[in-house]
Amino acid sequence: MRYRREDVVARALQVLDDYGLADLTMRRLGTELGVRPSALYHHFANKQSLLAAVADEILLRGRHEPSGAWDVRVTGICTDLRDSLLAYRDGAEVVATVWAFGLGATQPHDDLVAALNDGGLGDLAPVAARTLLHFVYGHAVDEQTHLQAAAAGAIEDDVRDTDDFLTGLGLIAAGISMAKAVREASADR
Amino acid sequence: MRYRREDVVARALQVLDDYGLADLTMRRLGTELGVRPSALYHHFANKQSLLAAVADEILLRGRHEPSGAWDVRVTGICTDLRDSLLAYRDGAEVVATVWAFGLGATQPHDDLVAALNDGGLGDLAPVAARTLLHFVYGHAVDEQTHLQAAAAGAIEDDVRDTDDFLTGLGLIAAGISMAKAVREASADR
DNA sequence: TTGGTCAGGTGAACGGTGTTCAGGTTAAGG
DNA sequence: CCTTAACCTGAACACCGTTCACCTGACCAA
Repeated sequence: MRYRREDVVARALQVLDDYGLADLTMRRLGTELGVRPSALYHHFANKQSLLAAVADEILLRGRHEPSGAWDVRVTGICTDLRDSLLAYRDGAEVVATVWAFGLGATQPHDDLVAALNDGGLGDLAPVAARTLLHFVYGHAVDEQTHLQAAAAGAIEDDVRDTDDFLTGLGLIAAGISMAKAVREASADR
Repeated sequence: MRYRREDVVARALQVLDDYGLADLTMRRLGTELGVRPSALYHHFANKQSLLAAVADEILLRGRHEPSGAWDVRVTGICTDLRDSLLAYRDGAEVVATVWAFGLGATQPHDDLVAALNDGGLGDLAPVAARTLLHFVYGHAVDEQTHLQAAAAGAIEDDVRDTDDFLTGLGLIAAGISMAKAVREASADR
């Protein structure tokens, strides 16, 4: 029973979804694989690297190739990202942390910057992308935390949270559209 | 040398600022006070409660009473909040975590909701407030993380970060103004 | 002055964590 | 077949938050 890197990541993702981030420990993962914890360090330099790989896997599995006009693409990337984060237990926290520490999970940011550049946002694109990401990650972490705190509650997806997400996203999208308009107005003087 | 709750909080804040959140451990704090770690559990039920008190103290020390028109008050609350978070090492992460887990740090949220209500945002106020908070916390955590990663760098406050913060904040503020306009237009039919 | 109360502190332990390292084992390729 | 390298073991290290029975000293009422 010898494992490769991707086997470990897949199993880690399963442990995460079944038992949560707090119980995704090197010992636990090792036990789950029938292996001593020290064996895991032949595949990953440390636990953070493992989590980075898990985060990238979460994003990869939920990814849709962005398409359409720049603005619908922006909101599409954000809603797809939210869906990816909520697809696994504690997924939002894992991905948000990995991204914040600069260890991975760069795909959503890259996609957003590309879409915003196509939208002609210019040097405003990076700031807008980060603003959107802060919202999506913050909201998803919030939602997942409260959803897990009240584990005895809604059956599927709380409609109120989805509603709030879309409202907040619309707020930022409106701000971006406005900034684009201002930018273009000052361009042709 | 007997301590009261507030003495422990003050010392914890100092340890946080001097050594960072990772080194703010019950053992470390105990040593710093010349006391066994178990003694701290006479003041706080657990470490999370301690951190909640620390978060509230950070916010209290940096707090300015909001004043002015509703929109300048909103941006004022956000910039003041950012200053508070950046005033102590890892302050952003501490406050953001405490707020996310619902253990405290409610003042900024309450202030924002009040200001937005005065602005006539109606039932949109809570969503707008949370959107703003997600941005401020996300940005501050990012900034503090990168600032600490490159500990050998800028002397004071990186102007670029402040600029990006104000730009992002302006983006959301513009979106809120637009939503308010739409709301009022649909009100007088 | 005396005696009781109780907040605050001690000391030791429990069960857990990530991580390191010298050495063993096994599958694959020349 | 034999070597090489990837994979894994077993044991330890230095921490972590938390619990609990017990001790201590300041304060206040009698």
